Amino acid sequence: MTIKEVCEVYKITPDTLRYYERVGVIPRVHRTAGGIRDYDETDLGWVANAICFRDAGLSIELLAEYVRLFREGDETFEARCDLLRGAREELLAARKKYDVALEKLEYKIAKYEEAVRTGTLSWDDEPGN
Amino acid sequence: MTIKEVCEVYKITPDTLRYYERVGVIPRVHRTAGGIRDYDETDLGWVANAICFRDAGLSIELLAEYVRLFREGDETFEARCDLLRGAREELLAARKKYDVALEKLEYKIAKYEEAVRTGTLSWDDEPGN
DNA sequence: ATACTACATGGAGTGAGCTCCAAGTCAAGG
DNA sequence: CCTTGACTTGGAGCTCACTCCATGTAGTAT
Repeated sequence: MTIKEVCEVYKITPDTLRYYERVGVIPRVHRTAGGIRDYDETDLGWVANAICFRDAGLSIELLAEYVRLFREGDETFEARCDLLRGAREELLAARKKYDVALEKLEYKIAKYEEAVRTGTLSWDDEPGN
Repeated sequence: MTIKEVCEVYKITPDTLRYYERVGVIPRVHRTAGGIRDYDETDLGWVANAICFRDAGLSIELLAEYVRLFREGDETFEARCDLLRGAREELLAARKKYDVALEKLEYKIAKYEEAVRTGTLSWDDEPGN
């Protein structure tokens, strides 16, 4: 699979994909004899995971560290597991912040919908909004 | 309340707080006669909201736009409501990505915990991990 | 053989969101 | 009155994660 095809599948630019490889977020991709990237199933798996985890806000550095450990072999099982657990904590903490913000948002939206109907806004409870 | 006190409460730096004010994420804060910031309840409310929404990933620009509309007065109720609804969609979409990533993470962590116990890893299902 | 297109590489440039710094001001203590 | 320390401002600098660019090459069409 060429880089262009992969880009179409995952809605990402070739530059980003090459960048991910360069900084080690995905391992080195297979090449044709002429040196052109030719993504196989395994490469695609790495790409999919990288995009998924980046979308969730995990850092380039964390993902690259995981790949580095992966390449070192089986004696890094625990290290990789620890890293993933850390990542999980990070994501859970971030999601909690989303929930707090969403709750605030819902409250405000309800207020505004009422305000649009009645023509007046009443911030009786929360200051400065 | 001085800028330092506000910073201690919200675990943020004075530079960030002044930056937020400069770019309009919060409206201009009250000052003492000497020009020193003196945060009142309303100012604190804006600060709390700004931090909450920034933590959830809403952009500086979106928050500043809200403040801009707020300052324009009551005829922007609808615009503000629309903006908030857009923000809600953004947050819901982002949270969905978190959930997908968390699910993947849980799966991997389970695999690794098994691997650490048994000494071998079996990626029978997913390629490239 | 020549032209064209899609890829390759290394390195520079960009935008968002802070973060730091120089120079100046003000209020309190000695 | 002078020093000290916490504040002020405008502007430069930094980090992260891309994104763009110049230059070169590989493969295909004419």
